[in-house]
Amino acid sequence: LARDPIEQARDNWRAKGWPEAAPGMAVLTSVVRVNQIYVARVEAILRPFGLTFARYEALMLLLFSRAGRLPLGKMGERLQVHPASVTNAIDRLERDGLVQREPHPTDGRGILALLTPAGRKLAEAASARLNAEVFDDVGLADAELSQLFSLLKEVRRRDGDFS
Amino acid sequence: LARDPIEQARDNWRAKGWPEAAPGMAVLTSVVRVNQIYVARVEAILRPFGLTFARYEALMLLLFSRAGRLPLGKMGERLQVHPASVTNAIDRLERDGLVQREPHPTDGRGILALLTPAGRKLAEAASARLNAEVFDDVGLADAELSQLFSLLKEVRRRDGDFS
DNA sequence: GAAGATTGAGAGTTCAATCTTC
DNA sequence: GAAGATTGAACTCTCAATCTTC
Repeated sequence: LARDPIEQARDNWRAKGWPEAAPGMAVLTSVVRVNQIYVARVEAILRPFGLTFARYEALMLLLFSRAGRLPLGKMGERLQVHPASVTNAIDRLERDGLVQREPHPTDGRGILALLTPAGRKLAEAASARLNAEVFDDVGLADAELSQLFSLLKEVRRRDGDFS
Repeated sequence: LARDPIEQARDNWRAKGWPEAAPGMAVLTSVVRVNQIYVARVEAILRPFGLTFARYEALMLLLFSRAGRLPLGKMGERLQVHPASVTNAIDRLERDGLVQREPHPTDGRGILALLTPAGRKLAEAASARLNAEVFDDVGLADAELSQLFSLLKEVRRRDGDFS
């Protein structure tokens, strides 16, 4: 627990003769590590609710949608995950009575996921806990938070996620 | 692909009556999304080498260690993963002839992982490709890179990873 | 033929339990 | 009794193949 392991890796990169790639390596590794930290915090809070991060995200997507229902394909697109992952997540949420499947009204191929009252209730309760225990303090002051958000947004924009 | 989905979520959070938690939620979600983007890029490059990100990280840890060998426990600690994950990764690397297990010289319980010449060669080759295809351009200018690194470092420091 | 969803296989992670050695 | 490593079970993700409907 002495020096920053990522700065150590960055020095190793330079010593190895890869100085141009060193800053990018250090940033990418940092993102991976901070993601690990954040996800661990979130999942620790969600575990007592019987939820994983992926399933929580699915619930919130439904909570914020008009009428509390969305096509499964749309959900996979928004969450950037494989269709099979959506099927799996909805399977589990349906088994737990938090979501219900419905036929798509106009497209016979499609399936809608519909939030049940229990699902809505759990989504709100889990969010309240997450807000208090995690989101209220992610480890930075307000000014730094907005800076960090802007930098990450630029990376996302260049990846073509929105814009 | 119109507006930023995370900014939309942040607005939803505020409308829901959780304005203090909105910025933290947006930053955490951004980190998760950028991690997803970066990991996908890295794994696409590593696939032809027969490596995953986790196994690549293990190889690099050995490459930068004195004598190219480390106790398995130490590796799990540095990579912040479960002991079972280390066992699994080393199993696969050993099966592929990239690493070899050795008894710990002084502690009969311990096992060392030792980089083979093939492992060293593959680690260098994969790194060269990663440098050229990913690390050289992670989607930000130099000044922004160093800013982003500092902000993420603060989060890691507060988590007690080093310092 | 293409799109939406599901299925089964393969890989990776975590957890609890176990075994050996300190 | 505690620490290092391994094993098997449970879960999740991705991929390829399949089925139905457009």
